[in-house]
This record gives sequence, C-alpha cells and structure tokens, in this order.
Amino acid sequence: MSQSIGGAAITVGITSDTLRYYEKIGLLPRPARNAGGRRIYREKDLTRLRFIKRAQALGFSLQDIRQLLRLRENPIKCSKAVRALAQEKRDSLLLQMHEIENMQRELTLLLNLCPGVGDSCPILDRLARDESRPT
Amino acid sequence: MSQSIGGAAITVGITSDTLRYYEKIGLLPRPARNAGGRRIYREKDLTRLRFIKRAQALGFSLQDIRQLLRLRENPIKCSKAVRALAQEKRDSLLLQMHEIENMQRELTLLLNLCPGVGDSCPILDRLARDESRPT
DNA sequence: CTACGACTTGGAGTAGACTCCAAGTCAAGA
DNA sequence: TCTTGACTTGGAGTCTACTCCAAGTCGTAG
Repeated sequence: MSQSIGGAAITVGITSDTLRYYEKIGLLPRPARNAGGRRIYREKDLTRLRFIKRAQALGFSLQDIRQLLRLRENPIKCSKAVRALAQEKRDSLLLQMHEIENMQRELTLLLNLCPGVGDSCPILDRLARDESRPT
Repeated sequence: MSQSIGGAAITVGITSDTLRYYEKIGLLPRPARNAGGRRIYREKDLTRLRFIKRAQALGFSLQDIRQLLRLRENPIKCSKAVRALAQEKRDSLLLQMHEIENMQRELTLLLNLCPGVGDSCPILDRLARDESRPT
C-alpha cells in the first residue's frame, strides 16, 4: 500500500513541504517514483517517518535523529551509542527544566509582589534594581 | 562614570556586537558619543542593559522586553499590563515545563528498558514501533 | 477533452538572537 | 611617530526547522 506525498503527509501528520524538506536534508532517502515522476511512499518510508516524529517528540533534534537513524540502519546496532544519546538528551532536558523552574519561581515571586492595581509596578522596579538577590 | 562599548559589554557580560545589535533593533536608545564618534555608555544605559539581561533570564523574549521597557518609560506605569505579561510568560513556561517533563519521563522509560550492552536496542525498537502506547 | 487539483523543481524567505566581516578611523603607549 | 588594538559602519551569514513561491507537469472526474 503506497501513498502519494500528500497522502503520506496526512498519514503521519506533517505537510508535504516538510516531507520534501526531510528528503532534501537527507533525513529520508529518495523514495520510489511512479511513471510520472511522483514520489511513492511505502510502508517502510512511513515507518521511518513515524520514527522521526516520535524521536522529535522526545526532544531530539533532526541532527540527533539523523544519527539515531544511522545507528538503526547499522547491522551491528550500537546500543551503547543510542543509550548515550538518550542519556545526553535526558540530561539536557533536565537542565532546561531546572532553568525553566527557576524562571518560574522568580516570576511567581515577582507576581506575588505585585498588587495588579495602582500606579507603581513592583515587577518593573525589581527588574530595574541593580542588585537583585531574590533568593 | 562612562564606558566604551567594550567596557560596557564586559560590565554586563555580553559582547559589543550584541550591544550594537540591541541598538540596531531599537532595544537601546542611541547612546552618547565622544568627540571621535564612539559610543559612551552611562550608568542609566547600563541599568537598562541589566534590566534587559534580567528579563531575558526570566524567559522574556527581546520583543517582550521591548514592551516592558516601553511600559517602564511610561509615566503612568501600567502595572496591569506588566502583570499580564508576567503571567502570560509564567503560563507559557509552565506549558514548556510540562512538555519537557513528558519527554523526560518517556526518555527515562526508554532508558530503563535498555541494558546498555548487547546487540539489540530496545530504545530504537521502541521508537520504530508503529504502535507506541507508553502510558 | 477539459478543468482542476495535486504534484514537480529550485530557490527564497521566516523567526529569534545574535555573530562575523571588511574597510576604514581613533586613541594611547613606546 | 608608529603601531596596535579598540572602535566605526553597513551589511551578510548562522542556526533550526520549516514554509512559501513560481512555473510547469500529471492524473482524474465529468
């Protein structure tokens, strides 16, 4: 069961432009073509695409995914490398989380300072202050 | 106490290029110049810069910051608008956090599946699987 | 057969926040 | 005075992940 680019795009939930883009950057191999030169996506192409989408949802960049795909195609699947990539990504996500948490805490602090009415603004004052040691 | 662009950059921890960039996009007013046409940064410029850095550290984009600065310069300080911006930002940070948390949970799950040795890779298998219902 | 939409290509544009460059000028120490 | 380094300008390039465009071709319903 093969699909046109538009069909495949709908199937996996992206646009045909994105599909062509992935092909252009070598994330997808050039798919088969029909007599008229149009792309035909087979099940294995869709599987690869779903792989990409899933990895992306886990925070992997297209660069990362390129590498994961390469590892996947290697007959001697290098479990260790994959694990390392996953761990690296988890670590960076953890860092990001901490950063966001800190921002959030700060912002909440500022919001609590602020009555939300009146003519002075504690938030701006706080941001403007040269020494801000909120902890 | 005034500073050259390089001095100011070091003082606030950015590069002169970034300083000129902020000026170019109108985030900073054109600073005073000396006889030779070079930029002179006064204390109020540095204060503004520190404001920018602090707001940035809280997750505000330069666009957001532009608005915060505008509000700050408005004599009728619109506390409400600032509060709204801060709340909006906090909400979007919360969303981001949840997303990252989910990715993390997923990744941790995958990592736990993976022995880290051997010739098969549960992580890749999982990503490749067409039906992945990890919850 | 015709019309229309889906497809083809190469290439340009987008957003955000810088970063780098070339060619020229200014400032300050030896 | 000479040299060196910091500075000036306008403008181009970077990164990621697309997104859009124009001009032309293919496929199919009517």
